[in-house]
Amino acid sequence: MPKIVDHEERRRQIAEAVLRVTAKRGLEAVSLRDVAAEGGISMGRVQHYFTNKDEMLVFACGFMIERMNQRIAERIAAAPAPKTGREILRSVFVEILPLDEERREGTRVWIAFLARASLEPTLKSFMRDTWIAGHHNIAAMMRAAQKRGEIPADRDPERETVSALSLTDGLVSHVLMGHYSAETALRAIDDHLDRLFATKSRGQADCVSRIGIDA
Amino acid sequence: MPKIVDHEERRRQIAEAVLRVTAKRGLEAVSLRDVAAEGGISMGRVQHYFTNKDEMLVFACGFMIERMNQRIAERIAAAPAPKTGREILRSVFVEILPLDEERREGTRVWIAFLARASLEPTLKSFMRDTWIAGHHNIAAMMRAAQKRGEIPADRDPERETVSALSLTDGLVSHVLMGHYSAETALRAIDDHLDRLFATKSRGQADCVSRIGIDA
DNA sequence: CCGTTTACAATGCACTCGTATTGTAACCGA
DNA sequence: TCGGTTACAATACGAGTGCATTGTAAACGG
Repeated sequence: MPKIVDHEERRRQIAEAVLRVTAKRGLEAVSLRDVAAEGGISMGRVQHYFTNKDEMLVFACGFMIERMNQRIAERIAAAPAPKTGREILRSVFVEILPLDEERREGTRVWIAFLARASLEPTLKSFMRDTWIAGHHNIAAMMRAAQKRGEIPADRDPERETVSALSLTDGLVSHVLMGHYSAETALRAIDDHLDRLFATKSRGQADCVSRIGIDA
Repeated sequence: MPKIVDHEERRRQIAEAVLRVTAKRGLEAVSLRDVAAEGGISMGRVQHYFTNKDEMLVFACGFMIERMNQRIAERIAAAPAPKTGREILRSVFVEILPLDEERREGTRVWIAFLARASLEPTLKSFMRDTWIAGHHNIAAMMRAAQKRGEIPADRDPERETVSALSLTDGLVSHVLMGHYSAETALRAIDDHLDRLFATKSRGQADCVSRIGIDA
């Protein structure tokens, strides 16, 4: 049995157990024994692959982020072929929302790590790096959509990325906590995109009414 | 010494110690001994005023929310006299942002409780109640501003409340994590308010450019 | 075939945790 | 003044924790 094992694969298996326990009972309830039990393995195995509990948690955090990014990429790829910039952006934002139990679980884990990262510099810079990468991805999509004329030229892609991502993240926690329904969150995202993408119907309606009041 | 003590005042003192420990080392690191030490009191006293650790945390959570609401109200009242709806709303959103160490501390505590509330129904419904009250407050301000003509008539105050609050909450976590700077967050809020309140400069600029592209 | 390394399993240990219990000084009503 | 209640303080306790240690079976290099 020994020597033939895939080291990284084993670490990933343990990380999955960590995430499952975290989703079920919170990050603070994660003990080495719980992780071992959840993964159906011995505590010795967990200790063998991680020198530390902290190191295990950091790895699990990275694993979670990696999985989330991967799932978003899949979702984009899975969409029907002719994709407008708006469609792509919408699918990203919607994918981030906790609309089913799987993503609700992921969001709980995410917030748990967020709370810890606000105190631990290691986790913090870790999340920061991956976050900035995500920000740049969205900004690139914004610029592409703008270049194709989907987004008005006077919009700043950077600013719009900040707004859209922050709006989405705010919706995430409120949907998770049951403050807002899924429909409310989706409508908020669509409203935002309506105003960002200057399509004929709604963007003009706003426009006219504003002129009407000012004149 | 006994019998003369103010029960609620003692509980509040302990709650303050809870929040200080939480801000410093996280909610998961809060033990009865730590709280007692932080408050400069004995563990017996903590036990005397709370039957449970959970009950203590719930009380501390409520205390935190109460303090936050109170500070927002103070901030609104402290603003210079002639207040437009936009000024009031802006001051609320800005007050929520973690722009100084005190509010950063509060935000860390908030996120810690958020993570726990996503698993504990008691805390969850507790936060939900106070949240909904906050939502209604903002919505009322939106409606008032709309009635005074500050906000275009075709905007739905409810939807705008969802957007503005979610945007703000998203900015909160990103500013706390260092993803976005204070300036970026403030600009995002002002951008949002620029488009919500149909003032002459920016709102119209957007409007004209949209028409230009469509025509 | 044999010594070394890998991959665990099992157990032990010092410590911390929330809570229960017990003790006791101060105040109040009678 | 005296029983009862309040307001703690001190300690004890069992459960659970992360981590260190030890044991051992299997694979590989030589």
